[in-house]
Amino acid sequence: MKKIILVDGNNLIFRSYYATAYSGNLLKNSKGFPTNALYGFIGMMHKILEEEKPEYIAVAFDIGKNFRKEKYSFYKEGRKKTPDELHMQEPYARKILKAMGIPYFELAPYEADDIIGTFAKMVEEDPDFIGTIVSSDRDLLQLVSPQLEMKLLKQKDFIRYNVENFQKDYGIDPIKIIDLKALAGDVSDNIPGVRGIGEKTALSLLQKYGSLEGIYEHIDEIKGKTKEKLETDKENAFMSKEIATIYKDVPLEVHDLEDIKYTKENTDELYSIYEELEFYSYMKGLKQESVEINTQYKEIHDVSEIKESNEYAFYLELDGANYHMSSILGMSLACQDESYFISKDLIEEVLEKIQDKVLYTFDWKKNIVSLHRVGISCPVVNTDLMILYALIQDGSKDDIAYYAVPSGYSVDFLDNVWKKKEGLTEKLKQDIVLKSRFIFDQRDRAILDLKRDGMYDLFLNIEMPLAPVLADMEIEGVKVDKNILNEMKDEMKGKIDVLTKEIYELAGIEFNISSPKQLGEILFDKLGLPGGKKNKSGYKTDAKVMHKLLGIHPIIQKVLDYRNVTKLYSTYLEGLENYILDDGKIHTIFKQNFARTGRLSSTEPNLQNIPVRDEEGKKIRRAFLPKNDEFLSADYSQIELRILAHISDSKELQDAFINDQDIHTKVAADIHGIKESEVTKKMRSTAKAVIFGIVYGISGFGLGENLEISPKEARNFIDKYYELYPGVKRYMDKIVEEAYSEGSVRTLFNRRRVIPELNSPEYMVRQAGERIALNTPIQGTSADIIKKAMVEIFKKFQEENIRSKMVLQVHDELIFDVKKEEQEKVEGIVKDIMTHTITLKVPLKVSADYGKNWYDTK
DNA sequence: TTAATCACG
DNA sequence: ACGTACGTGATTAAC
Repeated sequence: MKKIILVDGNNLIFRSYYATAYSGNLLKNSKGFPTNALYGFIGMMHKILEEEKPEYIAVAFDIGKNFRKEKYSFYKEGRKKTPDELHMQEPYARKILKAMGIPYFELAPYEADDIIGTFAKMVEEDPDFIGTIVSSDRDLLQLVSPQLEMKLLKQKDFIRYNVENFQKDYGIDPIKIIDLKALAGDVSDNIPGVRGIGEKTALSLLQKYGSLEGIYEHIDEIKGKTKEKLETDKENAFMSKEIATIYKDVPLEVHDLEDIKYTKENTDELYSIYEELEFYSYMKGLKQESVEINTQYKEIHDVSEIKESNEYAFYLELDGANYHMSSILGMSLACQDESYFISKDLIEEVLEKIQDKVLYTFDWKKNIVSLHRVGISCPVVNTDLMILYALIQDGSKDDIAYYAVPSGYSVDFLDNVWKKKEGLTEKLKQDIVLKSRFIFDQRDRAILDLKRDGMYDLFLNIEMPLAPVLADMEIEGVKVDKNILNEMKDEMKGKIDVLTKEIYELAGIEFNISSPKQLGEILFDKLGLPGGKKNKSGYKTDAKVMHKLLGIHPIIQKVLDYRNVTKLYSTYLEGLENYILDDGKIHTIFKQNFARTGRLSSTEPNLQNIPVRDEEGKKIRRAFLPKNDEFLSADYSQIELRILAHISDSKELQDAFINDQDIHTKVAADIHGIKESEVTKKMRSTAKAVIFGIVYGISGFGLGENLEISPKEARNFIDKYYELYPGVKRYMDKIVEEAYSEGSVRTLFNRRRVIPELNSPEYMVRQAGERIALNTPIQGTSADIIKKAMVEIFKKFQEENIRSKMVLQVHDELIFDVKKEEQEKVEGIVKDIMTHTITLKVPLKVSADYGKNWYDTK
């Protein structure tokens, strides 16, 4: 007997894509090309070859026009179009199959099903063959026969259907799947069937009458509603049957099944494709000399059992995501030939032993903070693989599993581990060990990649030294007075109650004011207010829309007030209170390399978005208190514009900063051709909006919307600006061009951001890519500069034995908790370092303010 | 889980 | 003709 496998290629690649697409970050290679679907697809193909050991194989794809759709436009209607990120991967699936020695077929206007059907027919005609169809699509079950079975893929496993067990499960012959679809329809393909008849009814009818035709022949024997439904939708039923029937005579250029013999792979070709996709684990699978991952380990009972080495990788595992509140489960250590599991009580001794060696880890900052909580000091780490990968891999993950698993280190993802709450199981111990093994095994390759990417200096001089600085800030935390928050809470609660009543009164009905959907319906349907713009879920009710309605109905102001107050209440008053730990302080977590531009971000809680623009909200800052004597806030004045002046080499802008002019006033004066003294407030703020817009790559339309002027007027402002500052325009053109040719842009410190959007077939997405290209060097350089300043300030504080503390960073601002007696010295150091950490063609300016709480600081 | 909204630079 | 400003995080509603 000859064994043949027929694979539904589209089905497999879709499944692979969606299996991982929902989890957030798509797997991509370092060039930003998405690879997640291919990764899974290859895995599935391997599995099929291994489990089925076929001598003959064919993979079928859909391509181009579709004859069912041509005839019936509703067919597969309502399906979301294939995401670009999946679409881009499809050609590679073909290449890979070719290199694997697996023939594939696609032919418009036929679907993959029809191609499989055509091969199925060929199998039926040759008694020497038996075969298996692989897909998760139940439609294909109609092809099951004595010679052909089907492996119906499920979420985790599969069901193998042959004629016998199909009949057992369904009570009908496999071919009757067609009649089943004719009656019950198919939601995913948008096949109508008979309205009101589902699978249950359809099956029992088919069991009784054999086929769709049989049912209608005996229609008089059927009673009640079912009969009515069948009669009403008879036409639909027969049409659905036609659609559901797989076509078996696709004119493929294959006349003999011998043409689809499985041949040997072309290893070199496959290797180079895997290399491009950066599928290192699959590459290893190809080469016989591949290094096996060593999963052996020793659990040590005494430090002396650890082999002497110059380099070690260590990995620390916690029992939760927030390391300010989680406990240590254990540690692992790896060197050249050995791996060790280190129980909690031995960690301190082990770290002491290896403290002078070259050390590697993943998330050094996490290690410092969580070890500090149990009184252990974490040694200096040379290479943090988490930071390194975030720099070179376009998108960062704080769970090492995201990096380890694709390389063949099969560890569980931490979300799952924590959800299970099983503590330190054998499997987890093995995983912990495997993680430091992974770090050690990958270290050279990772550093090499980093160097090739030109980011080694950035890594060594800024990012690595910054990790312990951030750790120190997180450990220090900020004191927050619960009582002040509680007083404000009571006050706000009162306001919310009053506003709620007033809004119900004005609306004439009680509803959930916090629901944009309900609010929209009240405002635009019930109250009939004008200008109801729609979004996906109903009317838009955001602040911009509401402001336009302000004079029209008194309810608008109340709703705006309500929004304001509830935001303060839940996000800030209630929200922050939950994060005050036993020491009376809030300890945020700074994400060092999550933001694509290089900026920090702050989570649990976010202390980078505490209200300041709105006076009412700003009062929250009164609850933030120094543990020493006062806060010092040092912020860069217009750092992004100064960077723009520098990198665009715009002499006009540079002169303005060199002469310490008020840049917005100057631009306003230039645009209007008047003296600076004649510039009105409005002119200045318009100029400010124009300047900001330029940095973001705004359009005339967008600026117009923002300033509530016509797009044409806005366009004029922008043109005028370009005329006055030709250097800026030149920069914008140049950086976009460069971004297209390189596929990425860089900051002044060489931080690279890949911009896959520029390769998109969609105009809009490419436009967005261009704006990213414009903005990233500016925002990113600013981030680099303040990060560098932080490292230097921290170092200087240590050298000078300063006990005042750097506690927060808010993108262009640093906040210090200052001892009175150190005030002058601290201010001197901070301002000096911030202004001089880099020399640009324009000066950097820093302003400093003090306060007895955060509110008073400025 | 996603969308809408709003807080910050 | 089309859609329209960069980078974040938290909360709520609704599926």
